[in-house]
Amino acid sequence: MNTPRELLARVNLKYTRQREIILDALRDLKVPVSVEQLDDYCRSHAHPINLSTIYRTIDSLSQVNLIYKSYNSITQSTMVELVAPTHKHYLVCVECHSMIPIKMCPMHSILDTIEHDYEFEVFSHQLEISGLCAKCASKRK
Amino acid sequence: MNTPRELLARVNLKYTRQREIILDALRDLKVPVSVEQLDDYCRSHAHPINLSTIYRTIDSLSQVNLIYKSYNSITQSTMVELVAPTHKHYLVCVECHSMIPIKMCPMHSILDTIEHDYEFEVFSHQLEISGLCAKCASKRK
DNA sequence: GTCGTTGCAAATTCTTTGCACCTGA
DNA sequence: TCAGGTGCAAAGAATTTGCAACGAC
Repeated sequence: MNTPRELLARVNLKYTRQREIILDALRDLKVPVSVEQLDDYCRSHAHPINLSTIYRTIDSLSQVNLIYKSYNSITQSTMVELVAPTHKHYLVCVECHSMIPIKMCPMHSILDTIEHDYEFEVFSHQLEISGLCAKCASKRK
Repeated sequence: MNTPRELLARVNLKYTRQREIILDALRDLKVPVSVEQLDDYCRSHAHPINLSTIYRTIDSLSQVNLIYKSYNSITQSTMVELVAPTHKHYLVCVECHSMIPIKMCPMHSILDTIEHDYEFEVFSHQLEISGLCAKCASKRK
């Protein structure tokens, strides 16, 4: 279990209360959240942080790979999450927008072919799977 | 070969000069383009279209599935392309931002598992593979 | 003490909207 | 004819920036 202090020190970023709050928030929330949700969370926990600071913090933390930015095409918003030790993808429900983590990743099955056939050096990938979660599917009936 | 007129008629959308121009542009450009690139293209071909109209056209054409919207996380911009008869994904170069279409799709290999294990009804998916294209890799040397 | 970080307000960028006019069917 | 489409200008939302004050090391 790493404290925000330790994490920040490890990547040579100064410790600040704001960065700690944001890291704690993301650890709490567990799933990817929008900037708005992050802002709301801080407010509702009596630790309001200026929006510019939130954006700047997201920038610096993602540059040093402590957090990960993605884009949710259903809600059309930028999402942020703590970088986890294990590679993850999500199922996104088009109805309730919940993001369900899955462990599997289909990439490795085509990685070699890509690097080979297209002479393309793969750095990373983003996968978003949209559909209907079980809960919302049952509500529809 | 379908003319814009035919395409629009098929989906019950009125033919207009602007819609035709945009469909032609996307057919010409072949790869996904940003709204800005689309706008530039129209301008430079002596067919400037008001930006609101471009946005509105993108909306209506994507609703009827004539075009496809996606998000490029490298350039952080919304991309638009003509819907193709064959399912496609792209390799995105982090350096020159070129988008290289690939034919393969790794999804089918995990689709069953997802629908089964997660009780999730998959509608669609987005995959973006970032890295370095051969051209940019050689320039780096 | 220094340099990076923050808050605030203003600027910028991207996208949407209201409305009068226009145009395709 | 007339419902739907367009241009324009203005509004909105999301994000970035300049700058003075502040805080970590």
